[in-house]
Formats: sequence, structure tokens, C-alpha cells
Amino acid sequence: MQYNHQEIEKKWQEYWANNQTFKASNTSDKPKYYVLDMFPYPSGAGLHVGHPLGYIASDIYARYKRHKGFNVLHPQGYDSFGLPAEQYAIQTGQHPAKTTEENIKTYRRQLDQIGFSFDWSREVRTSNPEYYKWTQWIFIQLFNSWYNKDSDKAEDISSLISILENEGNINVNAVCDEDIISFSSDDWNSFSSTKQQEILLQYRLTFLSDTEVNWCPALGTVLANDEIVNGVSERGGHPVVRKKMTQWSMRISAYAQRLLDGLNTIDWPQPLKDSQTNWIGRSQGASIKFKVQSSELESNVIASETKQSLSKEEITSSQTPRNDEYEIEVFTTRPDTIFGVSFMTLAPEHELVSKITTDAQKAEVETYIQATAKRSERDRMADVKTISGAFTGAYAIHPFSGEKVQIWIGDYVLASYGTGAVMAVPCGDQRDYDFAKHFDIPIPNIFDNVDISEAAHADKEGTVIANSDFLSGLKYKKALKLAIYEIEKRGFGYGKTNYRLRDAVFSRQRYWGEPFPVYYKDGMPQMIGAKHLPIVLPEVEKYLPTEDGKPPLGNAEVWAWDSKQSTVVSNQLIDNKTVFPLELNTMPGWAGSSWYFNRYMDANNANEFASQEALDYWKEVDLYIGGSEHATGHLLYARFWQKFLFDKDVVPVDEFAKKLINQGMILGTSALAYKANIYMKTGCSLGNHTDDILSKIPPVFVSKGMFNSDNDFETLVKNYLFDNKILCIGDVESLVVGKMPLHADVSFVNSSDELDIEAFKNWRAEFKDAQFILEDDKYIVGREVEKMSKRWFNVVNPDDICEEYGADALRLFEMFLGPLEQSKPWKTSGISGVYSFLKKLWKLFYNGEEISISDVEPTKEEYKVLHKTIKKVEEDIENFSFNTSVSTFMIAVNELTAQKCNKREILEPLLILLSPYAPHITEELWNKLGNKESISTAPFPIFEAKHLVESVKNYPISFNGKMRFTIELPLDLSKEEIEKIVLEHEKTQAQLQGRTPKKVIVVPGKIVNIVG
RNA sequence: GCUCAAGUGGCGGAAUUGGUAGACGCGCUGGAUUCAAAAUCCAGUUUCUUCGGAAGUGUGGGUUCGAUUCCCACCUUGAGUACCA
Repeated sequence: MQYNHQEIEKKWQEYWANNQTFKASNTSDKPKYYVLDMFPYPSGAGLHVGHPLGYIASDIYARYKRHKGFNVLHPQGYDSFGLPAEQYAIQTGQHPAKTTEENIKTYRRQLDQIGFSFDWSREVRTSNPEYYKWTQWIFIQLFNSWYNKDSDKAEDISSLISILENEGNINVNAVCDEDIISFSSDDWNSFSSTKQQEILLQYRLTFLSDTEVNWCPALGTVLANDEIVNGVSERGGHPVVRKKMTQWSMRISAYAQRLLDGLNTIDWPQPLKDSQTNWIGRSQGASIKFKVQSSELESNVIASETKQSLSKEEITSSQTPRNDEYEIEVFTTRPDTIFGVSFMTLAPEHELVSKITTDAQKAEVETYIQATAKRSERDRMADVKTISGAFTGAYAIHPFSGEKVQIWIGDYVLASYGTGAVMAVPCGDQRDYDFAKHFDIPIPNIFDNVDISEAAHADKEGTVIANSDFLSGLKYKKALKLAIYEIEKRGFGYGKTNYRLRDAVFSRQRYWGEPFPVYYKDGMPQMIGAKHLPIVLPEVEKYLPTEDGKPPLGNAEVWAWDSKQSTVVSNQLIDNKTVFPLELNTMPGWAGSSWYFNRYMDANNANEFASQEALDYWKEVDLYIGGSEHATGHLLYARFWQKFLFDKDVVPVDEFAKKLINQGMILGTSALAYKANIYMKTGCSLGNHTDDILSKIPPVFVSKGMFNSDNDFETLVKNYLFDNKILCIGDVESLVVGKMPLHADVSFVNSSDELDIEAFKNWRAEFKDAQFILEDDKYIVGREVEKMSKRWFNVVNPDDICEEYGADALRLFEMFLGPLEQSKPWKTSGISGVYSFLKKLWKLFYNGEEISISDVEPTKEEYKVLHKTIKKVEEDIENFSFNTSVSTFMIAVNELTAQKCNKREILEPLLILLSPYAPHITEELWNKLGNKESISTAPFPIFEAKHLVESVKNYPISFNGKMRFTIELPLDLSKEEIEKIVLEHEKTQAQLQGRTPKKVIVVPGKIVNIVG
């Protein structure tokens, strides 16, 4: 009987589905193991062979753990809200729910076809109201929480309210908005309800605020920082501009330190941890306040007084603050260099700029501000070299020396980082240095024995501070400590840790996302009671923003909240007394994916987020496999929500994934056909004759091996046109021929890079009459490794592979390509290797039509093959080195074939070893051997070292470290005996050519090295 | 610029604590089988070679009896980040 993958694979996929073979139980005596794949977005294009790489690896691991006696949870679902479905809806008018459903069907069919051991009874979809009900619920929990720095965790907002009622906010140590006012308990109690709500919003973990957001006009929505790549939107590549909008934000900054600390407790790849560490961007230093000098303002006042003849009273009553009431707060990591400050720079957007600028400088400053506002973020980024700025005319007072320091504005200072102002130390910071040089500002040197005539000196180690009053003569570390001590003692600052991590914008002006469970009363957001969830996404006519610029939900006609009936009602009923408008924004893509791993533990629970028992049993993901592109998005937000839910005692652990592995990308191997790009030489225009000549020339392609240079190519094509009587010699002379590589569909190319010319000609109308300059009667294409993408025609569909070679071959081949974490190119031709391996395996069992298996005791050699395979495969799986175990299987099958082994004692364990990789063929053979249960329930074979014990060793004999020959020797020889035998050996004598060895190294069981 | 990862045959890659570099597979070459093709099987396949051997893991240096593996410098490629004070 022949190996028929199509029949076998279909049969067992049905068997697993019908018998719910991989359904995980929430109660078990076995130890638990939770294997998770990163949430797929079901795109319209379906899967290509790159997508399942990580799924195959995790499936192998999950199946392996089942063999090892674990209760394995291996679920799958869909991150089914998202931009592409909505863009498609805008273009075609089809409801995103409908297209999403169709896409999911395709995904499911493709996934099933590859034979994954998913527990589909736990499938979740983020766009399902039964799921997003709980996303909304988490949002409400965040709204009802604040971050108490004293307890270092999130607490219920009620605990904050009781503090405010009893003692005001003077002693509240919370993560909150920067611009919060101080008030007493009496103040609080006298505030209106609206005022109180406004203040509470400044503390809540999700809050409304006017923030500068990344607005993408083309998509009509805001984007998070991680959704922008190189200044344009990640999806679609549209420009992004800064814009102020009222948005929901998440106070992720409250968790900055814990997100950083948590990295030490989880087994994640170092590069991923590094990029989260960079993204959080902790820096330690000091916050220092510089007073602004008052004299300038007084002269202004006098000037305006004389001009406009204002009375003294009028000036006072106008309440213009005096400049000496202004302070500029800066953050610096180098308080030790404070005596090197020779100017200050504010971001052009800094709120003090308009207040302190002198009349004389006003025009220049305003021009500069306008110029920078016009430049997009991208321009500013691209243009790092140009130094620009303007002097405000105002001065600050150096807190230690009392000297006057010029205050400048410059766009190298970012409004969004730190305080939007820097104390410039040109001798120690290159940007300050460049700025000072450009504007001729003095550059005092405060470093001992350091030359700063060419560049700033930014090194810390070994640097000694000079010309710095009490800091002079101190090394960096000591100076830093003393500077902070003095700053704190004298009361103009304090030691501070700063984070780059910004609060995350959580509103999207889109339709296809989770609606907020929020309505507005007197302009203040109100949460809808948890028992009324889900608030279901309303129907709309159009998925575009409304004409007056509101988000798409502004088109909904039934989108108001009746607070009496606790139900969503028609907008026409809005009276702002009992019926209120609902929030029009929706949540971003990362909302649903920030907690889904918890939902899988109890996916169908209608009453709870997940039951306490399920959460306590499964706890966290033991192995999470996915791409590194989620490093600063999903993986950071999910850790944030998990920590929050942990604080609220909803989940039992504060890191959701113990171990994480990044799978590399599978790249495509594009096929290039070299087309002749033909045009007339300049000056050779022959009027109508030009068109005449060019129209005679068909598309000409040259095989890759026919040319080495562009010159070859040109000559070849010209000769071809002449030899084939397409053009006469004169016309050929007037041509210029260039080489233009065109992407051909990879399906037209065989394993020898030979192009199927007929298929290629029929592919495109313009190639119908194409002619080919061949080599050995073949057209050979060039190959290039590129990202797998439709535009390069190098996409390989797993459906085709499963059809032709089967899922088992696909799974083996994806693993065989190389290490899981690395990116590597796909070349379909290579799959024949694993396919013939499967056929060889089959032949070990089938010799003719009937299965032939022997119950005779295996030989020593057969046991040796089995046990070295068990050892290697087990080690490989534990190390996630799946590529090497595929080789090991090949070696085992090759050796057993050579030994003509058909012993049950050997082949049954071999099937179990292989079954995680190739589940279908192993189920079939296992079944044919007479086993009634699925092979997935069989225990993993146990390695016995006794089968690998050797009595002889083929010793490599090296001379000066170079292996020259080998000698077979018994392993029980002593060092001396080995040395004696080796030195007497004739080949040793030949190598030494009469020289006496200086030294002989003998490592018994390993090697002999002769030096001399 | 900074941070990280990686450079091994024609190609994907292997060599787990420093100990026989190139396992396994693709491709290629030759052969068997076949009317022929596919499939299958056998042999060979790093380079150079005077067929004895010799060189060889991005480049240069170092440690070691011995380095793809450890250390230093550099080059190249890829990824992340981007005026972060």
C-alpha cells in the first residue's frame, strides 16, 4: 500500500474533531501546561506558508507535553476587530462583521488542514459581544481605579474619594495629571459634582484629556506611537500629524517601573526585553527649578505704562504675574554638570514662552514658533542636522551661582519629554554644544583636563569635575550624589526618575472596534453599570466619519443611553435628563488582545471574566510563541493590563506569560526574469520611423546564465534582434538596451530555477508574444530573497502544499528550514526531501500491500538507533530546536531502513517520537499496528543510556590541532597506553617525518593531539 | 548615531560544557531501473592539489596543546529606536 497523505490526513482530522481529542479540562490530576500562539487577525488574503511557522512549533510542543503527561491548554481564536475589515467596508459597503466572518472561515479551514491540536471549544473572537462585554468590563474597572504610589498598586477610586473628603489631596501620593491643583477637604466638599468628577478624571487609570495625538487624516483616526513607523501609519503608510483632541487615555505610565522590574522575572528573549526597556526609557537624575529674572518684565511694564498711560492700579489689577514668579523646571540626568549651564532651552510649545519673551524678541520668537508648528513631526525627524532656535530675551537665575542665563527656544527640545525644557550644558552635551556654537553662546568648561574645543565631552566614567564650586575635584559619581543632595537641601529641586513611556491614547475614530460603555452627562463621562453589558456596536449606514467630523458612530441613529431603562435607545430621545448621548469613539486594536489569554481559561463563562477556579488552575501562559513585531505594542499593553487586573485581585499572577519565543519570519524567494528595456539613442529620433522600429520589437527576455554584465546583455539582445531578422543592422545600431528584472510568479519556476515559458506567456497579455534567449534550451530565472508578498509574486499558499505533499510534510519542512527564531527563505523545491522521508518511513511498515511488523526482540544496533533518537529528539524539543530533530528522524529512518528493521519494539516508540511533528501519518501507522487509542495519548518513550554504551572509540589524531587521521581504540585504555599506541602508529611517524613530538595531549574518549 | 542579533559549500543549515567543520536536506554530476517519463535505488559533490597531501567557518589580532565556539578591534547584513536632556 502506498502512502496516501490526502486520505490519511482527512481521516484523522475528522477523527480528532469528532472525538474532541484535544479538548482540555479545567480539572485534572496532571500538571497543567498552557501553550499559546499570538492572536491572529483574520485577513482577507488568508494564510501564506509563513504564518503557520509559530503555530507548528507551538503545536509540536503542546503535543509533546501531552505525551509527557501534562494537561495541555492549547487554544486558538481571532483578533477580529481591526482596520482592514473597516477599510474594506468603506470601499465596498459590506458590513465588516460579514467579511470578518468569511475570513475567519477561510482561516479555520486552513488551520484545520494543517492538523493543529487546538481546543476549538474555547475559541474566542474579540468582535463577539460575549467577548467584548468583558473588554468593556475591564475598561470600567480601569475607570474606577487610581494608582496609589504609597501602596504601589491600583486601588478603587472610592479609597481616593474618602481621602479627598477627609484631608484633601495634599498628602495624596498618586500617579496623576501634572497640572493638578492642591485643595483641602473643605475645598473638595464645596466643589460641584462636575468639578469633583473633573478632578477625579485626573487620577483615574483611564481618563479623558486633551492630548496631542497622532492624527492620521487619510485613515480619519488617531494612532498610538507603536502604530506609526517612520512617521507614517503602519497600515497604509499615510502621513501623520500632531493634533490636540479630547481622547481616552490609559495611565500606563503608572506601571512604568513595575513593567521594567517584571522583565527580570520572565523568560523572554533578550532583544524583546531590551526593546521594552528602551521604550519605557527610564532615566535617573534630578528635577531642578530655575527662577526667571524679573527685571525685564518690570521694564516692559514701565514701557507699556508710559505708552498707554495706565494707572498703577490698572497694572496691578490686570494681575500680570511678575517674572520672578515664573520658574522653569528642567529634568537632567547630569546634575553634576550644573555649573556648566550657560543657557536654557525651552521647547517652542512650552507654555512659559509667550509669558517671558521680551517685546524686543517677540517678533523673532513668534516667527520661529510658527515655522516649527508647520513642520511635521516627520520633517523634524528627518532634519536632525539643521540647528535652529530663537532667543526669548529673558534670563534665568542659576540657582547656585546666581548668574544670569539666557533663555532660548529650540525645536531640539521636545515638548512631550520631561518638562519640555533643558538646562543646557554645552561642554557636556553634543546638542547643547552645537546649539551654543551656532548661536555664539559661551561654552564654559567644567571638566578637569578635557579638551572641548572640537566637541562636547559626554563621558561619565573617569571624568573629574572642575570650575564648579563645591563639586570641583570630584569624580562623576560623587559629584552626582552631592549635587542632588545640595539641590534638595537648598530647596530648588529633588532627585527624580523619569520615564519616556507616555500614557497610551485609547480612543479611535473608527467603527469596527469595541464601543465604550460610556455616556455623557453635563459633559462628564459616566460608566454604564456592568450588569448592562455588553453595549453592542450599533448599526450605521456609512462607515465614514460624519459630515461634521464626528467618528463613524455619529452616523448611528440608535445610540443614546436611557439611564432609567438601562438600555440603548434612539438618539431622538436624548433629553440630557434621563437619556444621554453615548461615546462615539471606539477602542483600539490592542484592547481585546490585552487580556484574551485569560479568557481562554474559561472561554464560555457568561457570568464572569473567567471563573476564579479556572484562573487559579491555569494561572499564566507557560509558553507563548509569536513575532517580535509586537514588542512595544501588544506585549507591553498586555503586561500592563495583567498587572492592573492583578492589583484588583482578578487574576492570580502579575505576568501573563512565563516564557516567550519569537519566531522568525519566513521570507519568499522571488523569481526574476530579465527583460530587455529598449529605446532609441538620443539624437537618433527618426520621426515616425522610431515608432515603427520599436513596434517591431517583441518583449525579449534573457536567461540568467547568458550574461555577466550589462554590456553582455545589450550585445546579446542586439544580436538576437538582428539574427532573427526582426530589425536591420542600422536600426539595431540606433538602440539602447537596458536590463530590467521583472518578478515572475514563483509557481512558474521549478526546482532547477527553470521557467515554464508557456505559463509565463499566458500570465500577462503583454508577454503573449515574448521571446526568450535561452541557455541549453532553458530559461533560467534569477532568485532573490524578499519578504513574502503579493507584489513580488512570491507568496506560497499552504493549501497547495497540503494538497500536493500533505500537512505532515508541510509541518516537517517548516521546522526543517532552520532555527525557529531566525528568518529564513522558503523554497518549495526543498519539500521533496521531507516528503521522501515520510515515504521511507511508510515503507518501514508496508512492504507490499499488507503491514508487516515483527514482534521479535530487536538487535543491539536497532536499540541503539532508537535510543539515540529518543535522547536527541527530547533534548531538541526542550531547547525548541525543532530543525535538528527533523534531521535526527531522517537519520533514524535511513539507518533502520539499512538494517531492514520492522520490529514493533523499535517502530512503535519511533512513531510516538515523531507524532508531534507529523501527527497524521503516525496516527495512521499507530492505528494499523493495532492500537485503539489516539497516539496523542501514548506516553513518551523513555531513554535508556545502556543502549548507547560503546566499547571502542574512533580516536581523531591531531597534529598541532589539525585532525589528520583516526585510529579505532578500546575505550578502557589508559592515557599512557593510548599515547604509546598512537606514537608507534605508522601514520604518526609519517606525519612527524622524524621530528620528536614536544608534547602529546590525550583526552580519553575524545581526542589525541600531538604537538611538534 | 545608539541598542541588539547574525556572518560556515551553489542553497537552507549542523557541530548542546573549546576536542574529527560542513551532519541532514535541496540542487548538481554519474550510474541502475524504465519503451519513455515520474517515482525509486546506488555512488560522488568545500576549495586547491604534483593525488602524497594542503588550505578553509566575514577581516585582522589574541588566549589555548587545540577556537565556528572564548577575548579585543574592524567590516558587512538584518532588526529595533531615533534630537529622551
